[in-house]
Amino acid sequence: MTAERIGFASSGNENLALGAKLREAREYLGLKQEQVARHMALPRTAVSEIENGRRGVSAIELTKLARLYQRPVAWFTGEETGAGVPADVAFLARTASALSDNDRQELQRFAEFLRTKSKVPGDGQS
Amino acid sequence: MTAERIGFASSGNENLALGAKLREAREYLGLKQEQVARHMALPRTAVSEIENGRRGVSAIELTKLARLYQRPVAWFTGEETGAGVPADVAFLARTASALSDNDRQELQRFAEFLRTKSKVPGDGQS
DNA sequence: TAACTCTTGTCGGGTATTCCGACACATGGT
DNA sequence: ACCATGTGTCGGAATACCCGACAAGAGTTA
Repeated sequence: MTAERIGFASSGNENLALGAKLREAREYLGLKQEQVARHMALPRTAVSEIENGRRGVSAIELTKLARLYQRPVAWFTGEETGAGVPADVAFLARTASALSDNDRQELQRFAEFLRTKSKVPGDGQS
Repeated sequence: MTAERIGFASSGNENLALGAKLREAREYLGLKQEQVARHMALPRTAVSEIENGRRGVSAIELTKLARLYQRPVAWFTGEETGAGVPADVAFLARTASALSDNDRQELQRFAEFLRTKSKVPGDGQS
């Protein structure tokens, strides 16, 4: 026993969540693990293990990854922003602010569509 | 050679800056390294080494420390916030928002005083 | 189906970083 | 001088990470 320091310790769960978000951000940009690995000067397998929650991520690594993925660090840590707004909402707001009026309207309609849909019980998922 | 993974790697410098900020935040609250260590379930010496830049900090550790120190993670990473405002400015804004109107006015006057002073030729640098 | 490509997941041995107690160095108070 | 408190540092043991090699899964082509 006593087999954990950074990879599993009190964080067991949290590394999984962090890895999932890192993967989501990477795939959103269409990047391969290998590209990220080169950018970070890391072995390719490390990226894989990170995204699967089997390897910890240092604060500095996370900062660099956040820059690469063009998201605030808070989006990955899940913390709340200054105003008490969840980080992901703040990030959405920033993204939306860069859109044209038309695109923003469309985004709004889609958001409302999702809201409506979530209220309906049945429906097949994915 | 090649003696680095998380503690010194490409970050050599950055861990020093991060450690300094962590120390500043801790001392601002008047906490002892031992208290932080207990809160983090870490050896007391680890906190010392972190603050001196001789030990890396995991992303999850930083998240917990940020909560403990009551500051946004971005304040430690030095990244920019959603609006493009430096994190420390955002933090100042959040702090100021908790002040009374009078105190905020005074803070504002002091800020303007500092700005004016920096414009004057004589005077010390930065 | 077989064979090839591309991307990602996993294993094993070697190595670096961290853990953890013990001790040293301040500083402050009696 | 003697404690007490808070922090820095050393040394060996524990372990997380590096890194190449190989396997699994999905697409493609014939």
